[in-house]
Amino acid sequence: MLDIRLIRDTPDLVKERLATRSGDYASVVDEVLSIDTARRVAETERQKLQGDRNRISKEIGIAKKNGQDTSAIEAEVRGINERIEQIGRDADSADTRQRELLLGLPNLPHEACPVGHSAEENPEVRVWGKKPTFEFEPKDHTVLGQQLGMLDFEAGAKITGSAFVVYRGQGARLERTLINFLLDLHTTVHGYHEISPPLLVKPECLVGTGQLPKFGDQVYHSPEDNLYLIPTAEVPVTNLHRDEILKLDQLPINYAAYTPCFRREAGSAGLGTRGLIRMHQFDKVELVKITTPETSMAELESLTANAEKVLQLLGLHYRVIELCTGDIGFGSTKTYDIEVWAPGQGTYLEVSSCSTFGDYQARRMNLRYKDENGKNKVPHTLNGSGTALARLFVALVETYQQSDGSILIPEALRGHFGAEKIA
RNA sequence: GGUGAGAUGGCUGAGUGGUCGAAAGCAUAUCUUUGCUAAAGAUACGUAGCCUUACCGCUACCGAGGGUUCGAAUCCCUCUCUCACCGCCA
Repeated sequence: MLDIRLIRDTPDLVKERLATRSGDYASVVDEVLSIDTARRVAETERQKLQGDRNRISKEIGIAKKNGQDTSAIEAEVRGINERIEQIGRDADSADTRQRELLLGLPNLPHEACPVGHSAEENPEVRVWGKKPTFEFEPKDHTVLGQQLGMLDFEAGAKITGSAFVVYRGQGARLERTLINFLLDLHTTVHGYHEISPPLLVKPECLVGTGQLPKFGDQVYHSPEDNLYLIPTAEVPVTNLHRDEILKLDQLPINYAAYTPCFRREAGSAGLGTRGLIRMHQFDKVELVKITTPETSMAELESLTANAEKVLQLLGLHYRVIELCTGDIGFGSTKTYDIEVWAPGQGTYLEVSSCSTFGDYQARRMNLRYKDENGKNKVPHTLNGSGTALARLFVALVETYQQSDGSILIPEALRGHFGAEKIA
């Protein structure tokens, strides 16, 4: 959520920055401004009337004690109360409307975020490793997975539906190995605090991180309980501190969490994805940080480096791109995507998206911290995948496939996995 | 699911209709004093909004939402959560 004071004081700047995104928000900003003015007029009037009522009511108390007749002033207060109710309705509806509008406004792209219209204009930041070469035609992970009995898409469709998969045997073992490997790396080497959160959350949590109210159709919902299946661990983990005032010495907070993620992917059916690449349910290890505003940009770099380390240790070729203003997510102010090379696909696959949200999420979830002067300030939140599992599985299997159809297990995983290859 | 108890400021904990945003203690910060570690005293110390250059001031908030009343932390209703016991269960 944008700071209303920022919009009030510098509306043109806000519009200008929002204009670099896809989507037109200028009229929303204008509506926020006019609502804000109306709201404050009504609010001031209401508070004045409430003050009158409080004062007179006290007088009544005193007069009654002295045995005086108070029926006349009681009637006066009744009149004030009617006006409070009227003006209060205006103030409340303006307040509600203003909040609705603010929740529908995306974050301002950071000055450091490259300006551009679409994904084609995302600059490449760096490349690690080289595309592996094969003396045979590399196979797709769906072929390899089914040959080796690791992936059963028919079973997934049978018990749940399309875009669900059953991992079996060595496939299930590899998935479990990767989860342990990632969590161990981030908690032990990178120093993150491990979290294992609930997978169902209240709507407030999704408002806090930005999925609601605008993107409710992408999330699974249980109406009887009014609970949502998490689309990413970002939601429960960041909301751990919703409505809290953190102490300065608690920052930065670094959390790592493994969870399954559930996404309806409404509107993206038949986008030409094969196999594991776009599923309704997938596993992910997520990294979340809460930092002071001063350090968030540096923390974004280290967060991205922590995610990259995964691919380096697994020996997987990847590139890092920076999202331009036309392509960054709704709540993000700056984002790096990490894309791993998948030989069987002949493309790069996004396995991590590392973003800083500035104070945007913290405002939405009413998260604050006390600075060194004891003043409440709004911290910054960041998160990035470290990494998504299904696509990592794809890249791993396709990169390490052998001519005989077996899969070599990279050195870093052998201890966890307990074998050198899958055959 | 059932029964009972509870929900007040960072914590403990008073407060059952009027000057209560809320006693007291603890914790914290600053200052003063006593020649160290320590102790005593003074002051400050919730969140948000409105109005303000600022100070001041005003308003709201005692789990949440409604209601009664001139006036509610206090009375009534609904809900949520916590704890205990019972039932059920991985």
